[in-house]
Amino acid sequence: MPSELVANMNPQQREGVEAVDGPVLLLAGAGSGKTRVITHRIAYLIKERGVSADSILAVTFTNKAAKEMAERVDKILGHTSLAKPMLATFHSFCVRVLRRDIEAMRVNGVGLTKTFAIYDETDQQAVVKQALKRLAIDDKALKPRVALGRISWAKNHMIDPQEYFLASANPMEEKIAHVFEIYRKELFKANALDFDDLLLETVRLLKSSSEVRERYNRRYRYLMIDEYQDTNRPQYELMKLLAGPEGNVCVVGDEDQSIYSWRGADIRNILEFEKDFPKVQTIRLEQNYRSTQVILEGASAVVAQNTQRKGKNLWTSREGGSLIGYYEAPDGENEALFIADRIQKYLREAGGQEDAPRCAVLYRTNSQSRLVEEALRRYQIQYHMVGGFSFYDRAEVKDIISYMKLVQNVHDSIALSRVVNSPPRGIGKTTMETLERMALSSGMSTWDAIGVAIEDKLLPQRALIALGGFRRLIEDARAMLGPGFAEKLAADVEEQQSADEDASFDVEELEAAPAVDEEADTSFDTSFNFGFDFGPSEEISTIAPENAVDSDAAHEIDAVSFNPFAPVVLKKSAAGSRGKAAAAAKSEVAIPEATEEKPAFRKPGDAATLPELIKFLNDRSGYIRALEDEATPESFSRIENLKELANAAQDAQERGETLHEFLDHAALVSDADSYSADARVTLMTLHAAKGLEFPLVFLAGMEEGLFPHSRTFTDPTGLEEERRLCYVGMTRAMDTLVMTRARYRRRYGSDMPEASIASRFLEEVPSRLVEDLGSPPARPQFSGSDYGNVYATPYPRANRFGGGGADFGERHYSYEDEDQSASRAGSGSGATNAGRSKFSRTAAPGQSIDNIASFFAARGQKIARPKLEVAEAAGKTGLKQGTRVRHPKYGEGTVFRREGDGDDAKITVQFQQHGVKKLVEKFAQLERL
DNA sequence: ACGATCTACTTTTTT
DNA sequence: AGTAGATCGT
Repeated sequence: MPSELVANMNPQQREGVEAVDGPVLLLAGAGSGKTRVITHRIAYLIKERGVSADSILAVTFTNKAAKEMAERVDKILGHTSLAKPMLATFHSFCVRVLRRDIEAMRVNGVGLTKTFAIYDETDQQAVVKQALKRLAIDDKALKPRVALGRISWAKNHMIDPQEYFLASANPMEEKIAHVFEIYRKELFKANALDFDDLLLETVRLLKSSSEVRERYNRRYRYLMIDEYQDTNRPQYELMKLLAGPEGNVCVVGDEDQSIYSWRGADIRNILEFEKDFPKVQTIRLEQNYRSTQVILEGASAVVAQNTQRKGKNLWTSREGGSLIGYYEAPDGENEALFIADRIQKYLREAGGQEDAPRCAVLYRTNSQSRLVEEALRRYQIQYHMVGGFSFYDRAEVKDIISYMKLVQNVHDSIALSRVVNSPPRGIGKTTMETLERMALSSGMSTWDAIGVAIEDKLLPQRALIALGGFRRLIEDARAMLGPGFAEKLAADVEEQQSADEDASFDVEELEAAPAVDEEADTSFDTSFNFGFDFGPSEEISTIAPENAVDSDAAHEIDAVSFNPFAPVVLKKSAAGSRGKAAAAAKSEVAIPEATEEKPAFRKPGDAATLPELIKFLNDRSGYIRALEDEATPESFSRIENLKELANAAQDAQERGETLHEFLDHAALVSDADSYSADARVTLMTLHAAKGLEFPLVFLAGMEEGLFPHSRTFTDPTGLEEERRLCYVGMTRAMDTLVMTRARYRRRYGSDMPEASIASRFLEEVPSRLVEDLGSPPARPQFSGSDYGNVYATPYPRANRFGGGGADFGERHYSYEDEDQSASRAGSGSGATNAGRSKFSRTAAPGQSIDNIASFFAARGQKIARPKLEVAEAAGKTGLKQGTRVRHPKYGEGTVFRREGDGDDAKITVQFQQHGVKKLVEKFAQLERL
């Protein structure tokens, strides 16, 4: 009896839902109902197969995908089931696993602990910079970004520093290998993992401990991997390990949507899958339910240009559809205004209709969002932006988060260096350099070095006092997380020195037993504490990482949230393993354990809550005070942001999140959650759009160098990936697709817009599918400014469509006026343009082929080639555009632009050696050549 | 030690 | 345009 779950499905989809035993490879084209299959498959397992929800694990690529999928499953199941399947990203799943089980890898007290920090890219950069400095490598010769990229590449290919060194073919590679080595050691010392490590360490864990692996295998019997084409090597291995002996694993992917090879994703994983799971059942979904035929054909035509492709036949029953719109704006501002205008019309027209109107503006790089944002604001259109700058990226938020990270894991040297002197507390560069040297030579963490410095009075007294204050701040915050301390702290913050000895639980005893042979751990000056020695090496995370992963051993392990540990590396502890046994022993300690439903407010005697911790850090660190004293609008807005952070913490507390989880969230989820499906207008990068669909989609910035991005020019593989990205973008559109381009675009903040060339992808769309949306004629225009003909046409073209004197200066071009586009090309002027791209405005209908040829001939030109003409008189000196000049300091160059007149005249000169300079003519001492 | 000021550089894409 | 780093002055 067919389940109602597959009632409205085609045979292939149905197969995908029902084939739950054994390995399945689901090749699902864009819009083929892939998500529907996955969600229904999960529901099917639960409802029809009686599988327990919590033995299902579905891994997605982004948090928003996971979230959306969870909601859909929940909906299908009618919100009935209590147990939920685990829906997570690879990374968040790994964090859960590691937070629970990473200590199974500890040997003789050495290894990472549950309180490990997660390093984001900024943190990674900081480590790399430090390494470069230590190796005395000029960070101009080897850019931190580059080094980091190589390190990440190596990790994604599971190459360690040794192997990297051995394989290195040149001195630079060898240097990178050294940086890599140091990088790894530093992270180890800091008890930290980067994003790549999260995957790698999980793989290592599951490989090294059969006990742990089997536990997870028993726990998760059914595994699903979405966006399989974007998995890299470690993710592949993880999949294999999790699939276990039963191999009930279903991977879902589409070769044409592989857009993450730069992150190590390897399409070969699909091939290997068939090899590693010989009994695999392959199912293809080739019917697209999303897009119109026009859109699908256009997208398919583009991606068909790729050679590295098996190819498939995706079809839709949605015949016809409106043509793909194209608009070629004079510049980026106008492009954005055009989009805003179209959106306004769309929202107005779709106003009374059944479905809520939704549309998206997609672009290649995040920096493109600004213009669109400005335009939308001008039109007073609400929008949501995904990605870009996250709340957690703001300096002040990062600072307080770093305080929290440090409280959680004092050995996090990056967090420490971030906050040690913010707000300024007199711990400057010199002091920190000394401490870092100490740390380096003795293998301590920076935190430990502070302890030693204080103990042995190794620094000037001023510095020692400042450091002591800082250390006390952190230790007090740590103490807050112990039971009963919060009250105490609140009661007598100023009387801390009077230490009472009746501390309510005996960490001492606990620490004594496995206690490492490490003087430093317990010999610090502890007078600032509540008579209670929290040695720097123990970890207190009061708030337990509950519910991470439930497994048979869950209770045994879950009971313990905190884990005293010896400073990770370089502690030659003879104390023996502090793995699970040690952890279990701790459970007797009065550490409050996280319960399922955590009350929003702390019960008396409990550890401090997250908001309390934040408040404490805000106040005691002097951070808020410093901002208040600054009393600038910016500083007040920063205070507001910190309040928002406190609110976020409050929410997290109410959800029952632990400190770990709160920080993990900040590290991993960033802003992916900010995407809400009911936003009417969404702005995001093409990458972020994967998996989503919208009735109306704009693809902005269709220009060579931008999209495809210039960095892919040299590499055919990269270009093909860009093309797939274009395919992904186009296939997001359900009903209407509009592609736009700016003839001139400002890069960076330059006052000089650069001429652009239409993206090659535009030409790859068959012109019969394309409609020009009224691109203004490209011709010299009078804009009323003294900028001259900024928009001068770079290419020869006939002006026959420019008639009527359309004044499309940005202030004058009226989007409101439908008739404004009366001069639009292509509006039935006879010629059908067969075989010719409509994307080039120079290829206007009826225009001579010569112009088209000359257009494409311009292809190879350097995009940034100065093409501006000088509109006004050349001035007394006769220095006009193109004039060769010599400057006493900068040497020879060419006049590039001239602004103003008389004594105020400014001249922009492109020098051969010194680049572009803007000079006041009167003083420039330019010699005419 | 620290702020102010100048400079050089930036932009892929994300967990 | 916006930032991070360097340099300088206090």
